[in-house]
Amino acid sequence: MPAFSLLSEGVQKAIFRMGWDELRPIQVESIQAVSSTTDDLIISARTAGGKTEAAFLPIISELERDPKKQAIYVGPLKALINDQFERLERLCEDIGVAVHRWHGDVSQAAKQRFRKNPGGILLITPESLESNFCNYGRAVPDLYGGLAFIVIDELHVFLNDVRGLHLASLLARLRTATGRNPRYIALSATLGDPDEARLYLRPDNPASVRLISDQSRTREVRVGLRTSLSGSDNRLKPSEILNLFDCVVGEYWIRPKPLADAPFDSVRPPDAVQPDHDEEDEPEEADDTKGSTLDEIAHDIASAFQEGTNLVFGNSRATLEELADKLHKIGEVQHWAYDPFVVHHGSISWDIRSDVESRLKSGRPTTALCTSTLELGIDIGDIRAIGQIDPPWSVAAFVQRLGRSGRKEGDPSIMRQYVREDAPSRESSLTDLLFPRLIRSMAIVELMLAKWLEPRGAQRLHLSTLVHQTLSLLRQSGSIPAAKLYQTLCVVGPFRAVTPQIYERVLRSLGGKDIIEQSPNGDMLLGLAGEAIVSNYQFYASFASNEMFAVNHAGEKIGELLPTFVPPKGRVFLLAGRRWEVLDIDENARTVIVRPGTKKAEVKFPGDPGDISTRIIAEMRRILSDSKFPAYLDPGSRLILEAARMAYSRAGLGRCPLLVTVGKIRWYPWLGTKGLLTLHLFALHTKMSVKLDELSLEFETTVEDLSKWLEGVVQSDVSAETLAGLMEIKEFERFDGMLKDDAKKDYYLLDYANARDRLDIAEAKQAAADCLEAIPAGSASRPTPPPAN
DNA sequence: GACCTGCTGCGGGCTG
Repeated sequence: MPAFSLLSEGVQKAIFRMGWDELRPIQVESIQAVSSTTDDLIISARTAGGKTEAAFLPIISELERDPKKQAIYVGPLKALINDQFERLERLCEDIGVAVHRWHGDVSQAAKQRFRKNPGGILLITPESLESNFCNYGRAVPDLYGGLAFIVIDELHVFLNDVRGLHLASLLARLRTATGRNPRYIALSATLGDPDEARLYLRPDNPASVRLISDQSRTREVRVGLRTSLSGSDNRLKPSEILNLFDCVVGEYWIRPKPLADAPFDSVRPPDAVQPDHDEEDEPEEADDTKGSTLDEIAHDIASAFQEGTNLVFGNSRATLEELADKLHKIGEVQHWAYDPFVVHHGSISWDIRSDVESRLKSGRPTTALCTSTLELGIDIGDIRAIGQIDPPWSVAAFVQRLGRSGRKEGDPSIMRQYVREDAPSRESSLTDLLFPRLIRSMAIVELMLAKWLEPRGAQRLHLSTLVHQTLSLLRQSGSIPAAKLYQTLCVVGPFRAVTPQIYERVLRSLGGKDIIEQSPNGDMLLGLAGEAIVSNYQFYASFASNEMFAVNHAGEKIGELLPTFVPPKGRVFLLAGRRWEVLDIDENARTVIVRPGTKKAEVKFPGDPGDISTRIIAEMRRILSDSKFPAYLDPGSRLILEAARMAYSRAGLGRCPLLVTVGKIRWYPWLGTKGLLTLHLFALHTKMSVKLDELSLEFETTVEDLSKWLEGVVQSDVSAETLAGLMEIKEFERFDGMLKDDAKKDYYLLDYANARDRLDIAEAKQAAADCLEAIPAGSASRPTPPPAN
């Protein structure tokens, strides 16, 4: 049967009313799957590919035919919910299917309307769904009594995240509370391994989840990469880098290879986006920016992103604020009639951010310098090109960002990547000479082309989120036997990596802090401290947040600052792309009063440690041992890649991952964050002196002793918990503090969780075994230097 | 050498 005729009468009329000529292939497939099977669905298509309608056309049809049925839509952002709410309201206008939304900005009255008359479609955040369990726990079976469909938008956002496990737990509790088994329809733009998404939705029956993906549209991708070298006054020109190997020859036995001296701009590879660079047009800069790499990047961005609507992503808020400051200054010097550059990130007030979003939609030339705030699918119109400062942390982020451009049919996706590297000097380490940021940028592009994305950490324990859900379930049900808690959260729910023994320890830890207690009949209930935690409205989120100071100018909020970075009165800082002078600080109201400033400004925001996959590091190694030059490199980057490869091969890293110098050995195990940390902890455990950089470990020892140590690592039977016990920082997530006892120095649960979630013993041992194999038998502590050319 | 997300219920006072 044709898909259109499977839709209800009201939906068919709505499609005519909206003037849609035809259904897209994913919509046809989805309508047929929903109508004629009982499968769950994952609909994978790029942003603006018609995913929402693919899910909701058949759902609304079912709701129109059977008004007792209900659907909920869970979205990660309030803004996304508001977008979708308007689309669905228009669709349902004459059909008689109610559309509700529930999030923090929705009025009490609207929420009350849904509570009095539940039904139709409800659009909600995970946190608001949590608030339903906490505040209307007993009414949940009535509120969701007709639940037939659960739509999850931007599924990829939830897959590898604390918030995703929270959502999975809420949905399992919803099934338990209502006794219903609604169908899942998940929407996603960037999906790595579909099986992981299937497992997330239906851990007991992943095969029942059908994948519908949009194969029809392939898109041209244009990527260009340019590297800028830091080191203000005496920095080397790229063409001089190769001569540098003379300088370090004493330590590293690296000698220059004869190479035709290629000036920066002489070669333009075809099919790549080439950043234009006109040194002569550059205006004189004030002293505080002279020679900075970001300055060089700002000049390229000033010309390349002057026209159209664009996004430039950076890895930190501070970088983007500095970049905006430089761009505004360039605008002043060049007397621009119009400055298209604006800033958008999580420490800027909601008002200013929504102004930026409207400017992006307005069609006036606008380039937003942004963090991941503009990565998700909220509607900001057609984006011409994307910029990226420094390599992103993951392939997934790169793909998501690139996908924001070229939304119109036939437009290419365009990405200009700028990489900042340290110019080499006599103090450079071998790691510096491998130019790891450039190589990592390339690795990310190559993995994107190979269609690889980071897998989700499916085996993680997520004890912090388990604590959160335990408290919420106790709030919902009053008192409940411990076995029932375990059954609901860890057997039916998603915390399946948690054993009964570990859960018992979690409960004991909470009991020791009066967060929970046991009634005479053995049931668990909230203690005094627990009641206080759960009755605060800030309880609903599963993730932690920073306490911040508000920044106000003339009664309007500009944004937020870290309490530890509130500059004293009279000082100037950057926020929302402007300079602000501190007039007054109100400690009680946690507010900084400011006026526009002019002096040199400073900037700082909060941060967390990064995490890089071993697959990316492995790809970096492949690139270093390869001899091809991808077309997306600009001539300077080609030269730096050539230098990095020379350093790699002259150091003999292709044959043996060790670099031996007098009294020191540097080991490149080619592992990501987890593996490198594990090796570091092995060294701490055996009192082996070691220093770490982003790629290598440096030991002060001889080859003989290191070989013995590596053998010890390979054969070690030390437990991962013992190694995790040596971690200086043990708490990472919101409720981790409840899992330890400082007085008794009992950190077992945190060590147990960190051992599973943050270390990789097998990977570390394998790297040690591989290294042993690569060390030539009977080698001396100083290998023979390679012959000179 | 990081980034982002989210948030109640109730009572008092005011307006039409």
